[in-house]
Amino acid sequence: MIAEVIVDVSAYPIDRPFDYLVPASITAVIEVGSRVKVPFGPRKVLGYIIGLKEESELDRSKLKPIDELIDLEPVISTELLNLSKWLATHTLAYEIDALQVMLPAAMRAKYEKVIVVDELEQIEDEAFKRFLAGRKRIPLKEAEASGLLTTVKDYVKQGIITVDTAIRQQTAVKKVRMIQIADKETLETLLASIQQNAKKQMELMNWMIEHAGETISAKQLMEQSGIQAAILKAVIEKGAATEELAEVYREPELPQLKDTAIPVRLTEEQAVALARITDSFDKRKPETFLLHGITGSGKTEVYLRAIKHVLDQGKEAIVLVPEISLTPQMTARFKERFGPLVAVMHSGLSSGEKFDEWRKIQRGEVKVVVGARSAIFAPFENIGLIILDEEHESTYKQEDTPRYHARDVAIKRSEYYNCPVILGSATPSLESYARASKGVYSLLTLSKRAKDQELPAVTVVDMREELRNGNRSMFSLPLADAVRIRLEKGEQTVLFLNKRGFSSFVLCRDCGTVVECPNCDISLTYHRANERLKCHYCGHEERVPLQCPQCESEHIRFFGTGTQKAQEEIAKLFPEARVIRMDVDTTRQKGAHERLLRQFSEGQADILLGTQMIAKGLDFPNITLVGVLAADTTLHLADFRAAEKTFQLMTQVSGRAGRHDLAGEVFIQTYTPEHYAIELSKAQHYEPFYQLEMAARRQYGYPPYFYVTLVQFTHEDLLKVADYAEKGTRFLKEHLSQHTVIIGPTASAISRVNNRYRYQCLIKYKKEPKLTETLQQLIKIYRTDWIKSGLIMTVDVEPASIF
DNA sequence: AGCACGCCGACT
DNA sequence: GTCGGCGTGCTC
Repeated sequence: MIAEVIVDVSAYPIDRPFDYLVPASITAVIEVGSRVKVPFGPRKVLGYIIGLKEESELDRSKLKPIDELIDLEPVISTELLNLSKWLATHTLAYEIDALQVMLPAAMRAKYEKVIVVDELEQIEDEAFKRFLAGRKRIPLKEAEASGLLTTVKDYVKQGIITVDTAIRQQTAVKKVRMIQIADKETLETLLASIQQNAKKQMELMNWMIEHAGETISAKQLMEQSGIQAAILKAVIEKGAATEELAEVYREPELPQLKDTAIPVRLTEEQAVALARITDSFDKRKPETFLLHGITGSGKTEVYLRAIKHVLDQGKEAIVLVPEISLTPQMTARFKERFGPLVAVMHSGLSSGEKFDEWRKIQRGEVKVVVGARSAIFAPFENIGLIILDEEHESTYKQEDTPRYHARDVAIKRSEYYNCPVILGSATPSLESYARASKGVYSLLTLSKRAKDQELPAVTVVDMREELRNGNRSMFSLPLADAVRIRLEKGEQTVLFLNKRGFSSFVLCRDCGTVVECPNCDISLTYHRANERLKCHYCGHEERVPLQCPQCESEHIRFFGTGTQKAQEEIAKLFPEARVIRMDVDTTRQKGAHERLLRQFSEGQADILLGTQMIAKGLDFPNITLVGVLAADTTLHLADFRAAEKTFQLMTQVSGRAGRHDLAGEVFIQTYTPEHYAIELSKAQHYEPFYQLEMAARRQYGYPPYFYVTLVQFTHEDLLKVADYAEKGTRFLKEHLSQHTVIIGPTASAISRVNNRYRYQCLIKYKKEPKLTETLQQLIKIYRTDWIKSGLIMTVDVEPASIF
């Protein structure tokens, strides 16, 4: 038998199957989708079996045998295998990358070189003998650390030892010591025979008698009995208990949140939406629904009931949320409703925890997965429903290879399983809404809030006016007053600061110089905590200068408003207010996010101040005021989605206020109050916004009227990058059809990152059958030729942004 | 991507 | 003479 294997090497000439002989010993168990260890050139690598056959085009003598079968059961189903193939073609990625992205990181191979000593007797070098200490397989690293590399080399040359590659899985199954306590009689006999001075052992025995016959983990036993490990060991040796290692799942800690009551009745709109979805499911149609529901309209309840329906029919469901750790409340609701049938996958889990959740899915122990983007590859084999909540979120697009969009993968999988997909959002992406308008997706609308609450009253504050009136702080008078009222009433406020482009930077007030990163064309961000300037793109760090590097003036100081600055202003304006700040700095620690949110939900603070991360999912009854400190920062990004992003953000943020009994109020501070994205977000007027934005997109030829693909070139040398960008663009122009618009080459919006200059070329097309083929040709030229000069070229089909 | 092979300069 | 620099080419 011969196996076709995709090997774990991301390189252009390797991106195809290689044939291997299947040793007779494993022919009975080998399956497509299992991983193997194979010799590849002079080393060993991990590979995925994508096919089995009897004959190879190559001569059998050229084939090497598989070294080892790693999985007895396939880790990739045939459905996912085909999907990976599609993914690789569609996103122009290597097949190996498309395969790896489907598995938890813990299953990716880690390679380690190992010294193998066959005949210990042949070793004469004394120092090396001592180092080996009788061992036959030792990591090469250890020899290196002991300075024995030359000795190893000599022995390898003499053929006495060899160097092999060991493939190590990052995390394996977690095991726990389980103690089975003996029966009462045995224990009592033992107790009688124990030495009188072994007080502790007697104590433990007595405890065990009370728990005779039970099985308990060693850790729990020690906690409950208050006995040390050494004592336990002694007692086990005497025969009072037996122990064995048992597989366990790491139980990720779930935040304790207040129970959200299950509403007895659905609103009419909810009921209609649910019926449409379950009907589609019953008819086994791969139908994609766009569930457009304003904030607070109860989309989640529709999801939950649709899932219930699917589970009752013995099928499985995948639920994607933008970044699950951001919405602990959402997770909690799923756990409440479906209990142990739910697996949770999010970035806050350790790689071991993710692996465990993955295994639960694969073994069919759970029926629902709630997770971030990569959960779309959950190894279910009987999917009945796929949900993307907040479908407009750009986090569904992976930023590095394979650059896939979870929405596309979801639809692809639904076609295989003949099941519905729900795309849910209060502010759908223009692409999705346009498709729904054209009937490609089925539109479901929830236009009323579930509990019949009013939408919050939104006030747009013109900050130019404030400035004219002499208010130079970041709080307008109306917002400051509103905060003060909340403090008096004991209600809570959420203050939102648009992070991007709004961090503090250092500016010379004499010559206007802004301190920039020496490696990137971007201003450095001021960090108060350690009085340093940092680059968010390359990580460069330096001290805050005391003099302007340009004019040597001493009037150089930080400017602008990060969350730290905002916190200081709050402290000045409202000294009595208790503030929780949530940004990258305060949430870096594991679990910090949940902790801060819990504190806020328990009323331990009056004001929650944060960035992007607080825009979603927050749902606390006592929040009656939301303030957006500067709405226009996302508006001026050099991206065709800038207005859409702003509208979405404003709507999401406003939706945080007054979701329960108390009425909500929202203040949006801006320097461009007349912009339609801001104006229309006030009353969540999605439809008019959609119309206006579509007109703009049509005029400039952007999605959804055109598809966009971005080709980016980076190089240390400005002249070279311009040159290659020109060559690449010319190639595309020559090979793509006449109707396709090619813009560029142009310098990217951030023209230098990490000392590399960036150029790009934008391809806009309605229908371009030759696109994939042409891009593949371009990539081939790049891989075989241009790459040698130090150029890096990337292709992003339908990018999330075009910086 | 790694890794070996191979062909040139620098140093014991 | 040998060590080691990295250009070139291959991996079933």
